[in-house]
Amino acid sequence: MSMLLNDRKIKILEAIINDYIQTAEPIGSRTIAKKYDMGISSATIRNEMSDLEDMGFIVQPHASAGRIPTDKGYRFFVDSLMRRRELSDEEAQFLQSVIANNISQIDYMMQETAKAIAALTKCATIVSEPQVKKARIKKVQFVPVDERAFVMVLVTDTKVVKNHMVYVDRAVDPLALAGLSALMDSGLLGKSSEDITNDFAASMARLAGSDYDVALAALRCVSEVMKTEDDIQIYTSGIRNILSFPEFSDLEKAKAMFQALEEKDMLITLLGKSSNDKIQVLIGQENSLELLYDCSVIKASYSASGQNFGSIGIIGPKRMDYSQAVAVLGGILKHINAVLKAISGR
Amino acid sequence: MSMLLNDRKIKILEAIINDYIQTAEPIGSRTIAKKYDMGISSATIRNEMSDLEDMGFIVQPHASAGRIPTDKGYRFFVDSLMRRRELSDEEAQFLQSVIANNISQIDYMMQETAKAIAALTKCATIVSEPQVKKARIKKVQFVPVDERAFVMVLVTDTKVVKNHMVYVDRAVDPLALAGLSALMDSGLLGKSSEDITNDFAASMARLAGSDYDVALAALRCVSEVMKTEDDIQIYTSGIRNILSFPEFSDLEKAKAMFQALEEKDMLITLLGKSSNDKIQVLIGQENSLELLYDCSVIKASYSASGQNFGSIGIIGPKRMDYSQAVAVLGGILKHINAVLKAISGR
DNA sequence: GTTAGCACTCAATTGGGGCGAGTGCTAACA
DNA sequence: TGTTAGCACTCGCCCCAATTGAGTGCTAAC
Repeated sequence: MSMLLNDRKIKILEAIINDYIQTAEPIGSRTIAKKYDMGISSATIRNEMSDLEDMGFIVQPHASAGRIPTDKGYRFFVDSLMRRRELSDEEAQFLQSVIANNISQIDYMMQETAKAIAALTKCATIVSEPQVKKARIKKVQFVPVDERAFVMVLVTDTKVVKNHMVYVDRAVDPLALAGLSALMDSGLLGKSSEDITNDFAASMARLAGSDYDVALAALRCVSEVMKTEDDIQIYTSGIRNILSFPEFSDLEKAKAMFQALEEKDMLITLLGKSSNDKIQVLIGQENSLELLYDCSVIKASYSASGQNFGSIGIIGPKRMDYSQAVAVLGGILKHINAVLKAISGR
Repeated sequence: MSMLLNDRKIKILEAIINDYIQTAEPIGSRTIAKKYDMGISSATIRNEMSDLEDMGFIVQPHASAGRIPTDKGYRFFVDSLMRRRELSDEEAQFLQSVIANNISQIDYMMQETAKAIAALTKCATIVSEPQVKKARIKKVQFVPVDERAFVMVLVTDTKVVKNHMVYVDRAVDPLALAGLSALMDSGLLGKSSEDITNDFAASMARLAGSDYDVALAALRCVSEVMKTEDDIQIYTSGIRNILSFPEFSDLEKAKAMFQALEEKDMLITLLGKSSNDKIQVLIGQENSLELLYDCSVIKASYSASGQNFGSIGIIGPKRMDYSQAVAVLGGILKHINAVLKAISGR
């Protein structure tokens, strides 16, 4: 009754998981004995498998069927068994070119990143734009549109550009607005979202003298844009790939997936707070969305000098190709981090 | 052998289509006789149905099944039979509020419009942002970011705001850039995409004197932003609704739908050129995407003073509730057109 | 500790029979 | 001449029983 994961058990477990990842079919003792010749009989494998089931690594979907991995099984696989795969030359070059071709516009870069990952991994991919919340203000400028409206343009040190229309209830002279713009710009340089308190806004607005009201409206807009998490852009790609996995031919499951992936709030929750910049593998119920309990999520944040800016998530079935996904994610992160570092100068 | 659509045939056809829209099941002569009492026997209905089949309005999916409408049947239904439905008070008020709550930002308005339509019709909905291509320039301003980069901010008369990063290969003084910005702004006011030819750009850039190169780069960027159709934002919503329709429980069909709806190019093709501002109903193969031949598309453009700016499309199964979709689309169009007219002042 | 052998389980497949919704045709009727 | 009742026929669908086959657990022997 050796309830320890000895070498042989591990080999068998690995065979089961690898096979299941490939075929999506439960696998039995005889099949293992034939396919992976380990010099032991199916009966012996049966005994070992029984132990593995007792230990919670595998489970029978029904009697008289083979075994499939449990979440715990996948967890062990990912933590201890999986060989870290290197990217192939083509894959690496493809990712490289995607980033290189889109350096000038951060938003395109993120969209194309999502597309590229989805194409390589055949999984659904979501990418969040660098959060302005975490960034510092590089430039603020007000662009007059008509008498009572102007666009507040904000550029962060991560070169994310945000704009928002501001309406005021009296006519504002363009020249006065330009002066105000310069004033606010210099006052806001280098500030991050938490710096812009109500008090700070009020005291800054007072500098504007008779244009106090306009300044306050503008600052409120700046603060809102910097603080909201809702306004964050999230790019998705390859959601339809989900339908190609046999585990989602059950329409109810597929619907759950699509519901989660079509709602921004959900996606924001999903990407959530990745504490550090390691690549996280969340298997089954480990992720934060009940709708995605049948999936695995591989996610990571991109960052510059320890500060997280945004996140990337790859969503697939639990039997997804973890090693590839991790490799791809790692590869693209390296590039994005480099770009961000260069841009923000942090 | 009366091959004319007499009154009775029409009544039967209408019954078939209405029933099929509700139940998604083929419908037979006996059912019609019982459900809609028209004072004739099932045998007579059978004869009429046989004629209707010969005329191409209905078809049997297989022998010993009832009939379902063909594309031609739907076409006749939409053109001649369908009662134009009015929006219910709640529906009307809901649409009204969606627009009213999002007047200040055109992009939110479009996104929320898509959401609202999808919610009401239970169909997939796509909405394209007002095309800058069709708009006139209201304001152009360059916002310096660092020595060699600035953001070109462009506001159209439809209050769509676009921004694009411009990199130049030498340092540009912020003051000089501001002057340049003012110069370009005044020169570009009221211009539309076709006005900005290469010649025009060159002659305008010459006004910048020693900053000719910077001006040219900026103008090129303006021209690109104004001209590209790719950069158009397209908002989608309710794509997952598709999975709730029984006709798409065939995974292959569902996949086709998702493929079409996930690719921007496809969506642009689909919305295509709606020549006038009427609401178009495209049944089955009438639309321009082969992937959507199993669907119907209801689309229309929103416009101000005869100029189309963008489009809205509702995509559902061929047996969708056409009258509701048309009513909803008509309702929202009225509001959007009013907003656009007010904003652009055209 | 390993293995062969055997009894057992159970999902999936197969095939036949009946059901029912549907049609087309024909003959009779108004 | 149009309408209807009646009937034979078709065929998808459902249910059921039998069969198959992949898989297990247990036991006894090596």
